[in-house]
Amino acid sequence: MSEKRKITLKDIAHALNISPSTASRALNGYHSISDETIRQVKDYAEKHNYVPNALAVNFRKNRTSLIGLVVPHIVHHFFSTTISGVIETAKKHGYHVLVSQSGDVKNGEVFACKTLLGIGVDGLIISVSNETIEADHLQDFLDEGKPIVQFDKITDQIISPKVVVDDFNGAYQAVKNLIENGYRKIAHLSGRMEVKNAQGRFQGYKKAIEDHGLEFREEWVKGCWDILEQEGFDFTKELMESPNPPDAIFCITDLVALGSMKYLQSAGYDLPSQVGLMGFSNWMLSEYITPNLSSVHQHGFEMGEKATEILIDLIKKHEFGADELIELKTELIVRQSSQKR
Amino acid sequence: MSEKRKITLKDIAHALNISPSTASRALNGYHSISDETIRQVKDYAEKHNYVPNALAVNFRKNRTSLIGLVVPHIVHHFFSTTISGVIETAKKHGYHVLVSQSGDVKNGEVFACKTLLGIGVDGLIISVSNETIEADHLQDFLDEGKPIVQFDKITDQIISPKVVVDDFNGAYQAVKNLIENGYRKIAHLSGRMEVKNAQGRFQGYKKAIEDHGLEFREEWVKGCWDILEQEGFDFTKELMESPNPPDAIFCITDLVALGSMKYLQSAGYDLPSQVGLMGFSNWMLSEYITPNLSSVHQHGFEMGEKATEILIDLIKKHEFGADELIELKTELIVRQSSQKR
DNA sequence: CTGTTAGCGCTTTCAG
DNA sequence: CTGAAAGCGCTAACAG
Repeated sequence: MSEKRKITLKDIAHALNISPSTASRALNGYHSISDETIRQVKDYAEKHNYVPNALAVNFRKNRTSLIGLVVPHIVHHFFSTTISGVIETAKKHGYHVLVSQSGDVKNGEVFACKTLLGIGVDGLIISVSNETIEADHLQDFLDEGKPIVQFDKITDQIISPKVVVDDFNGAYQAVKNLIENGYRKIAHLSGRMEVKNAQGRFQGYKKAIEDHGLEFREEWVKGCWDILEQEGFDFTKELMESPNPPDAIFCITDLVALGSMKYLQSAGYDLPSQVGLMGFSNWMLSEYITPNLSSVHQHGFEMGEKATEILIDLIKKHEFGADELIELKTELIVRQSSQKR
Repeated sequence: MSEKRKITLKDIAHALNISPSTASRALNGYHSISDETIRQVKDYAEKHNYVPNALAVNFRKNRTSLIGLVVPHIVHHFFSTTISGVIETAKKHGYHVLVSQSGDVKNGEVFACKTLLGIGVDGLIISVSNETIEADHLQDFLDEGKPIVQFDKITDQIISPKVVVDDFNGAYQAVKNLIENGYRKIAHLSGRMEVKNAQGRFQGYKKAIEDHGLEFREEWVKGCWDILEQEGFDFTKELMESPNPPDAIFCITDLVALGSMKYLQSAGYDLPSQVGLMGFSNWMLSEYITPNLSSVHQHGFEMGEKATEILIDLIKKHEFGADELIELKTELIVRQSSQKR
């Protein structure tokens, strides 16, 4: 296997009888070089299709133009969407992305971070795992002068900008929609209250209920531990078989809503006339099932985009950024499942 | 923003009164170094948590330990699965992955490849776009001595190993299953015959029909141009309203099968007792809809894994590999939609 | 406007 | 078993 030998700056300089530094300056558009020289160098470079050795440049400048991205899972509609946003935005700014998955466990995350740091990424974008309580592995980046931006699943253990979805408002709008469609007894299948998203969605649900003069009942709120379809099924059964069953259910996630829907249909309830249903996250699924599931769309691509813009800005300014929380607006997608009539 | 200064090989050497080369050799496990020295160096390195400067090492060795991955779309269940397989496998071998998407258009693909080549990846894994007829941008890699492995969507324009799914057998098994479940008049919603996958699935379908002594009818085969849900709906309507309607439909894709299912349900057919349905690709969806859709699973993770193993092997051996086709087995996932009884 | 010099951190001959 | 020295390709003082 034989490779074309690549031409170097030195070769250009030699051929043109100038010094390598002059050639370098000519190519990189310094103003203190005669137009004539610049023309010559550029011509020669073009003709011999000179490509600067990225390795050498990076080594010299001590930067890689690489940014690390760590998510719990790659095979996941929301995260793959954010990954796409990060990659496309990075591309626009001349950066490239190394994607890793933590598997949503601490060890995986630590390993990914250590690796990324070893490679020498210029900065990190991360959505932390459920198990991330302590964050030394993140602090390491800051200690080496590399900024971090967190998104979606965040921890307060380090100081960094954080991009999240406005769960509170998203939930509020979702429940408001159910109310406006005539539902009055709205239950909520929520998640673990330690998780910020679950907390925010619950608060939005509660506020919407109260603002509209409806009754808030503890027993209409069920906490899904693992956010599974089965949990949706089981809790819905529980709710509907209780003495005071709800007439609508707001689910923390589309998957839970699916489980809920399956129970309701299996038990003979008509959707959405008898029971209304609302999901969250607008998983692809929601537009394919029958009846279509109303849901709250979290702009994943824009989230990746935003996080990346902040990070690259910090890298360029050689700063860490404030410990701020940027909340992105959600979008209510009204489909059949929440429209009583 | 202040950074901890990182310790270098020279520092270690200086502290231990040895030369940098000895330190280097000690750390990299050369045998011509006394155990004593090795111990000392390793100890010191550990204590001061020395991390080799990856940039310098790569520069020196003229390799990046980076591999490029180009897929049509990142936000796509099958592709994100393969991406995951590539990343995990690369990790195991000490490589890292730069993921790009072509958007399934030629321009995007060319841009991604040029960028990746510029960064200096050690090799490329690619699933080409629908528009890729000519492949100079891929040849460029080979010309620079960087191996390529293709997967799923492949082109014959360059010589390289190719990892694909065994569409023929997958389709054959799928149709055989329908037959074994008592269906006799099996239609096929296929794709464009220029696309290899569509071709293979069609052939498998036809062979299974013929092998079991069933009748092959041209009018039971419909070509979906864009592989859309709507096409599944429309063609199924056409089929069922024809004078000789089928009693089962094998769809080129789960999405098409979903459209098919929607039409059948809306027209009052009972599934699977009146009409059997079989998809392909085992999209997540298939296990959530009612009735669950039988489908052919393409091991995406294993596909990424296989492609990566081949590539890394080639990189290490400094070879390009033969122009061979590796066909991965599919797996029939039997759910409700294909079980008549 | 341009050349000289030095060096980024590491590995690898070549000599002992 | 170890050290000295050179150099990967590029850029950035510094000096004219």
